[in-house]
Order: sequence, then structure tokens, then C-alpha cells
Amino acid sequence: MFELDIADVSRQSGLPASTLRFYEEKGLIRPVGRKGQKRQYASDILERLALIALGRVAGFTLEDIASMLGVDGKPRIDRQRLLDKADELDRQIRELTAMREGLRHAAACTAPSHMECPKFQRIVRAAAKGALGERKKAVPAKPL
Amino acid sequence: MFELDIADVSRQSGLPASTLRFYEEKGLIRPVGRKGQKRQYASDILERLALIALGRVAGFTLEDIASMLGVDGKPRIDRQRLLDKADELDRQIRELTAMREGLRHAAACTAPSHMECPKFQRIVRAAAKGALGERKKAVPAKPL
DNA sequence: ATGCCAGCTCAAGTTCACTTGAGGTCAAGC
DNA sequence: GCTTGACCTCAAGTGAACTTGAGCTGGCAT
Repeated sequence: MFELDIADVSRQSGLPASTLRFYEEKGLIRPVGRKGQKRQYASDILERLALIALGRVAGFTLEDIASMLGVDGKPRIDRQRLLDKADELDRQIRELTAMREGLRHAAACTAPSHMECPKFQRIVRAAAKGALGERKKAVPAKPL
Repeated sequence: MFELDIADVSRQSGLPASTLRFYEEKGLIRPVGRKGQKRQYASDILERLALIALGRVAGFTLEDIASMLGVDGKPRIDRQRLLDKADELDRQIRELTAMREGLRHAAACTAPSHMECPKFQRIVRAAAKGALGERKKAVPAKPL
């Protein structure tokens, strides 16, 4: 297991160095040591960053993730929490799937107004069930 | 089309009144008028809020959504943008699905460390492809 | 030795999507 | 006629996840 400096990690992970330092501050990652003042990372940092990225996609906060990925490197994961999250993901996947259908249909449909198209209405109603009335913060999204 | 006051809309949509006022400020919704000082909404506001909720789930920002749902009520939607978003959702759905599998497996797997389990490794690698190196903000998530 | 460049620390700023708070208005009920 | 409650405006605050900026350090290339 060779060592990487922050630039290597940044390049290989696609994360800016500032984010890596930020993650360190939040207890998500830790350099194996320093060469002079400079952080040196073990090569498995990339695996850990992948895990973090995954957790983020799954909707965990950084704090959640930090608590699951113990400092030691290997996780003390609460199984029930994982299962709960998996269920939540199931729901989210269904919503996104409905939404995707809605988008594709909206792009293709020639009805004067989408809301007048019965198919679109059905999709909206199906997808909205659950999306609406949910108190969770949804994704800010990369601006297109 | 009868009218609703803000409390009705709030109750039926699940959104706090403050959010409705906020959405109005952002140009996402508009009351049909006022009764005294109080906002009155057309009943189709709920449909519009559903659309907004959907857009949020799909990962559009409020600004994005406002620009797609014209003031007039009915959308001037950029078809290409919708298709792009649909493709992005496809990718996101695949990631979430992988993540969900990963979570369920992690909860079930008895390997001493998840990272030592080849199945988990495979899942992580599959899911991370794409998740890592992505510059988008992912969902803050309702804390469990 | 001199200067550059990458990296460092620490504090402050940014964006997004809301929420909260202070202070005001108005119709209804007692 | 006075309070209560729902609603109003406008400004400021919040939390998550970063980013940016100012000012310092240390290695190595000229």
C-alpha cells in the first residue's frame, strides 16, 4: 500500500483538495501521516471516498456517514439503519422512475398543455403521491 | 374551480404556509387573488405544487422549475432539457439501485469487515463508478 | 539565494431551500 | 370593545456541504 499526496487523491477521486481537507475536518477521512506538512494518504483512501460518495448518493448526511465509517477505517454499521435506508431508497427509486417516465413523456407528448394530457396527469398523480407531503430536503442538482 | 386559502393549501399539500409564500416569492406559484389581505388560491394550485415537488425529486432547483413552469400556469418546457434530465435520472436510478443492494447486503453479510466481502466490493465498485467524480450536490436526507 | 509552486491553517463567504421572528392588520367571537 | 387567531410583510437566521481568501511554509529549480 503506497502513499498518495493530496493532489493524487484529488485527481483520482475527482474531488478538490479543499473537499478532502473538509472531509478530514468532519472526521470522514484521515491521512496516514504527513511528509513535512503535507498530507499523505494510504491508497485505500480511494475506496473510502467511493464509500462516502455512495453514502451521499444514498442520501446520508456526511455526519451519518462519519458515524457509520468508524475512525478505524472499518465500519460499525447499524444494520437496522441500513435496512431502513434501503427501504427509503426503494421508495425513492420508484419516484425517480415515475419522474423519468413523466419527463420522457412530456418531451414527446404533443398535447397543447401537458396537464391536459391524461397520461401525463396519471404519471404526475402517481409520482406526486409520496413526493408531496414529504418533509425531506431533496437534491439541489447540478445546474444544467 | 373554487378557491382555497393558504391554510387549505397548506393542509392539502403538506407544505407549511411559509413555504408557499416562499415559493410565491420565487415565482413558482401565484394566488388568484386576495380576500382582504389574504391569499386565495385556485384549486389547481395543488396540481402545480405536485409538479414542483416532482421537479424537486427529479433534482431540478427551484429556479429551474420556475423557468419551466411559466407564470401563465402552463409550461414552456425545453424538451431537450427534459430528455437530458431523464437520462440523468436513469443513471441516478441505477446508482440508487446498486446502493440499495449494497445496503441490504451490508446488513445481512456476516463478513468481519464489509470491505473484505467480495460481493460488497463488487457492489461498491459498480455503484461508485459514476458516483465518484460527480460534481453534484446529492440529497441532505431526512435524518433517521 | 531567490523565487515559484504546492500545500498548509483558519476564518469567512456562498448557495439552496427554507424557517423564524418581530411587528402589523383584520374579521369574528365573547 | 377587546381579545384572539389567522394571516400579512420584511429581515434575518439556519444547516448542509463546500469554496474562497489571506497569509505562511518548505522543497527544488534556476
